[in-house]
Amino acid sequence: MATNYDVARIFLEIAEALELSGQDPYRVRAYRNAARTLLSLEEPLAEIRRRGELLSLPGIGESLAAKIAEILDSGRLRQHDELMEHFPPGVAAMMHVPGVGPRTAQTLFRELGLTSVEELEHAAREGRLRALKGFGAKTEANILQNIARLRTRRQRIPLARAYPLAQQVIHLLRAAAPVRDIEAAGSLRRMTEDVGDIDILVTSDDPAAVMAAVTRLPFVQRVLATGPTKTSVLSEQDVQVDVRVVAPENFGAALQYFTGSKEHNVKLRTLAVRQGLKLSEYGIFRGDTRLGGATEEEMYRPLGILMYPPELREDRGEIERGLAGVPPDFVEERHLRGDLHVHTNASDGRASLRAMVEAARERGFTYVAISDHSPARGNARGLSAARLRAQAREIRALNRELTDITILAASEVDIRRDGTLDYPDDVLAELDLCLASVHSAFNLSREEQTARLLRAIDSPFLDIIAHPTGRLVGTRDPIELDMRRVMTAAAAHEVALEINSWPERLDLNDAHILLARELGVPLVIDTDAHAPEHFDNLKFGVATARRGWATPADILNTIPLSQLLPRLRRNRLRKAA
DNA sequence: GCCGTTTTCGGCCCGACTGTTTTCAGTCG
Repeated sequence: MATNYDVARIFLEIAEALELSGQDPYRVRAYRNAARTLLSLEEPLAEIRRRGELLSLPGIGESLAAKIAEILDSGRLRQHDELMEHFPPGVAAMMHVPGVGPRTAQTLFRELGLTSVEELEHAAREGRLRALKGFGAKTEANILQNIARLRTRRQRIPLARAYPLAQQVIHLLRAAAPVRDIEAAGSLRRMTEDVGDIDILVTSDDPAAVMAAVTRLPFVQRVLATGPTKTSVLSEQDVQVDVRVVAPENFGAALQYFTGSKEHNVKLRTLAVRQGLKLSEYGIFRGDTRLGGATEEEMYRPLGILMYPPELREDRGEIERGLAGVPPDFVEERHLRGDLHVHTNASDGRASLRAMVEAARERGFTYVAISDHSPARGNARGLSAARLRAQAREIRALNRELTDITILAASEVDIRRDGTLDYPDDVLAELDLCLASVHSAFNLSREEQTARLLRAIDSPFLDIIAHPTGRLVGTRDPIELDMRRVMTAAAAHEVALEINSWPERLDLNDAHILLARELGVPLVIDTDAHAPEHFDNLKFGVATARRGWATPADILNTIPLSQLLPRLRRNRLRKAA
């Protein structure tokens, strides 16, 4: 049976082939929109079809519904087969080379018979491209360079790398040029887990000086383009950085526009057109009258739409809610009263108990759970039961000394391969709070891994599952899980799932958080700090929670300790009984 | 190919930069 992904891939290939054949771009877009819908579905298409609800999916009409049915029934689509005969997959692949779009790929295919990136590279090396109309030596050289770049570059840059680089650019430009406002836009501002490039917006009295300064940034490997308002450079680590200078009165318009997402903007502009308004990066207009654009709010207000924060702008319903006048009410850093996952140098942390608690206190937290590793984490100096008890005594002593923060004696206990926890129950019973997580056997089957977590959730002592999928963005895949089953069990047992703030983890991710809220699973946002400065990572966890539409009420550690402790105790008693 | 509190037909977001053009097409975001 064809999966949702299979159907989406066929639609995407059709879109590319139609683009190559010079078809109506809106028809092309219809296939891409449909693919996007399919990729976001929770449920198999076959189920939706069985219920006769294909037509209720956004972007699916009579024609595409019939094509989905054909693919589900036969595993293929005649239209797709025919298109692939006319345009071999390699021809579409040439469009992945930057600077080669559908028209160029079509010309290369028709005039030179090129059917793959390899053949394109060969032809460029032999100087055969410049014979074509509209091609020159420079185009040829660019294509070669871009093919080389395509081969070496990492497809997406994890937020963990992109965010610090963007901050660096901002600091360096402030120092090197007369910059007034400067802000990162793009997917970085929306805090997606990885980004394609870095977009920086600037206002300045001397745009030319800013553009020049960008080309001279210390990490610039190559200047890709530079004009009076936009400069694109490639960093040494192959990250593209785009810097745009805009007039101060347009800053809000540009920020809104370049923050996106593309889908959010398309919908917004479509609504604007219906109201006789026009949006661009230069403002919002009725005819020739400019209604605003200095701030982002000015871009939404004339449309009668409440502005939602950048993390929400993914066209997941935020525009409709803003239009209906429902104000945004999402979790912010200031709502968090405590951190429930913190390490010390007793296991693999870098700082002492006292130093970590002090850092948490300075941050404004009124409680903090110290959760070092259990014995199974030998390489992280996991605590024996005796050391864990000694730490608990140390915590009680410190609690008598400190007045404005309370320390919880906790542990991040390993979930063993079989789903049992890495301390005996009598030890777990002594803890104020118990987190558990998977640090081993990442490649069990979906069934085994699901059973493993379900068994852990059954433990009467478990309060929180930390970084539930174990994924590392761009490095390690999440463990295979039937997330819906795990979450249903977690909701039933009132076990919370963590949103881990490490930018490499962001685990749960936004899609899981949306599902957790739907299923009524309690959530916590933790830093998993291993050093005092790691509390700064909280912003990534909070942003991810917002991407999952989490409100303060969804997040357990927004409540005061006086409410949290009884809840933990009650839960433990209920589960033991 | 989709879609509708302007429309069941005629819309579907818009501007900057590049290269090769002597006025603009193609690509990108």
